Amino acid sequence: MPRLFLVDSFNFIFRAYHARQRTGAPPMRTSRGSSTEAVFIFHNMLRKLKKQYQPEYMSAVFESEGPTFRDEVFAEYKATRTETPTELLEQIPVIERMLDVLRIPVLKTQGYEADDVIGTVACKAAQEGVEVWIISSDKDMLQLVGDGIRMLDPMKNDTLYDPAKVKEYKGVEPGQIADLLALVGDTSDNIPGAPGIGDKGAVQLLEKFGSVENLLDHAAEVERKAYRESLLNNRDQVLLSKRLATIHCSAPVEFKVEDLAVREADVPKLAEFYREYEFYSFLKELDLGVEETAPAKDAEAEPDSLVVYDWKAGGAAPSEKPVEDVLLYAFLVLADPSACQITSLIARYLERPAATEEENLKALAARLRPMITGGLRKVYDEIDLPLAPVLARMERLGVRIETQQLAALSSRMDAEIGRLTEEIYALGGKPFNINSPKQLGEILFDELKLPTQGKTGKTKSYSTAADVLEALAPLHPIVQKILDYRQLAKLKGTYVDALPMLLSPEDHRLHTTFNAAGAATGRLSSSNPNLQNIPIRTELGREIRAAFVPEPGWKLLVADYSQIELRLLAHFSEDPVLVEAFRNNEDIHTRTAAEVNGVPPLMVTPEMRRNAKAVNFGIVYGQTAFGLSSQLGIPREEADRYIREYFTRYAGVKKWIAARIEEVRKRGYTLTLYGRQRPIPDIAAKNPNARSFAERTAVNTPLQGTAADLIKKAMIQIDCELMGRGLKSRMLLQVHDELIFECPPDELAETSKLVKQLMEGAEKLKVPLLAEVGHGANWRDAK
DNA sequence: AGCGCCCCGTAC
DNA sequence: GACGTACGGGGCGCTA
Repeated sequence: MPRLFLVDSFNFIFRAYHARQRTGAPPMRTSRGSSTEAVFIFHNMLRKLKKQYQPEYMSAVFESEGPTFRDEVFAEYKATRTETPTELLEQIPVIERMLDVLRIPVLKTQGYEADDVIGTVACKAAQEGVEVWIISSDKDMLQLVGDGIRMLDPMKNDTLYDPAKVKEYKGVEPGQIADLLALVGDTSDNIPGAPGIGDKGAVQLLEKFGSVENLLDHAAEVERKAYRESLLNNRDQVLLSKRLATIHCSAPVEFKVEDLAVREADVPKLAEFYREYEFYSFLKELDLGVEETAPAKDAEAEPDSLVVYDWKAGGAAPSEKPVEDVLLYAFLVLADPSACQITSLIARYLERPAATEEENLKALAARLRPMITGGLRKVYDEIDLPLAPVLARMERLGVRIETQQLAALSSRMDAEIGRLTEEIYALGGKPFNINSPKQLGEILFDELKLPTQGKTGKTKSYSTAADVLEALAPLHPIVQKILDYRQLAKLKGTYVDALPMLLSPEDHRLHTTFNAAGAATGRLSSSNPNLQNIPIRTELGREIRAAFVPEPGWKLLVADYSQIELRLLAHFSEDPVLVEAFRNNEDIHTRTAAEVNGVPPLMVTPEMRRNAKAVNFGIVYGQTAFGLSSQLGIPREEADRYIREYFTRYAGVKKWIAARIEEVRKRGYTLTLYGRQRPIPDIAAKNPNARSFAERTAVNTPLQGTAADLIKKAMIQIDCELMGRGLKSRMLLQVHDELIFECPPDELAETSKLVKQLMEGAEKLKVPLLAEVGHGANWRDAK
């Protein structure tokens, strides 16, 4: 079906102009002093629309000068608007000339606003079988969305609205948007609305009564007093508001769809225009288009590559094109997720921001490219860049979850939370907000006089953290109930109730965002929702995990690296005991317990193994005796002895740790196996706390970061292999040392084998890598 | 009302 | 102060 794009021109010209104002950048002018800000931005938007979507028909719609019927019915209509700045006004004729040379037809009608012209043209064209896309970021326009009419919002990442999307966004049908505005009002258009009724209230009222007219007729039945009275007192004002907010589809617009066909620009005139307004970058492109055989201009030319910042917009870029990803460049240089926002990068690396996003990216790429050399270039070329399209595919695929199961879980938890709440109030002597650590602390420590073992922190409130409460549990029955309450409230709020709300309406699956620059070590992070912290440790938590399911009839396949960080520690340190243990595929915690306690492995008790396990974890994180003692609930001296004994038995580890700290002192940064770097400036800090922290980071980052690099390499190969073999199995999630796939049953054996091989073969180390693979009907049972 | 910080808890 | 890397929910105080 052919498409007609109707561009809400002023909407963008205004927004573009003001957005740029807000950045504080100096206004864009030609050398002769004429403002070209709005011209330039509007030009770029039209150009992008044409190029990206290639519509058959297109028109730029404008307001007419002078009053419209809305000004007649309501003198104050749009009265809150400030005068258009002359700087912007003087660009309008330039824009008209630009549209002329671009051969984009303009539509406007005396006495009507652009909204009404767009409404009229859209309705007619849709009736004639043309698919209409309204290009606007004005929410009023959503009322026009319907059969054959959609709205594209370029300011909102090219969101495309159909009726379902409108409903999802605003909570009402497109046909009720004017009703919604009539109730809520609109300060920018000075539409009064019904005072006291906001977005939430209006949606509820419209859900029940359908339209404003029907609502007013039944105003007396409205339950909430404030709403009822507002409606009864402001009947005429609400009706007027609706008239103002309603877009008219019967303006006297003269047009034929054929006249709006997209044509090639008038190139000679366009070149002249570009020259006159000094849009030299576009002028250059135009020239290249004409002289196809033009030789490369200079040997220093940057590679002709597509520069991107993330892989979301417009889907993933094809991997064959040369691609430069500015985010990945910056992250490799800085290794600091918080410093990699595009605005921070512009501030850090550019003298002044360029006019368009595209130019900013090109400039940033030019600045950062020379910094990506040696090991960093290898990491970029072989790991981070090829991973990007893999992550994009995983995000787009999403994962299925069983909402029914979560809903059932939710009501069970609700009942239990209700019971616990009552019991806690009774034991505490009065109702209070259990979620408030402050109020909870007052009840436990002031009212019930329990010993305050967690000291008063910087906010001079008692700690009510779980480990503090665990210790108090034997002293008073309220404490265990609070712990139970906390667990239920946490799991319900964070997962059981939150996840279903994030399901995509399109495919009913859950789509996370994997942030490739999310963790300073090089790990990924996951957000919206975070699928890297789905519970597993408690029975209740595992029930949540069980709600993650494959396609019906398929299986979930889970593969995780066994002890990857300790294996890397063995590889790096070449500690003979550690290396031997892994080469023999021993249980590492049992082996450590045997070493530290000086007993044969067969004599290791469960408690000894538990303690050794804590030490093994602690080593990787740079744990202190203090930390270990509080973790295990043993005296500090004992923890101290344990750690000392560990380093005696694993002297290679001790040496390696010291070498890492020394290395960072010398070079200022730490390195992974593949050459990813992380600057650690605090290694020389005066503050002993900051310095200790830096030292722990210097030890942990090569382990955590190398593990991250390894699984990324495996992911790239697995993705490639699955596609190469034409398998339907697909990789869905990554949780640091674990990959989750969904597989048709007949591919289970092949995919399992392939995944295990590629994970274990990701690198040849001095100890073997081990990946354990399991499958099941859901994520819980796949382990 | 919106923002940012804090506390707390989930994962690896 | 004391164990590395994340994300997110709820409370709460500050600001407008």
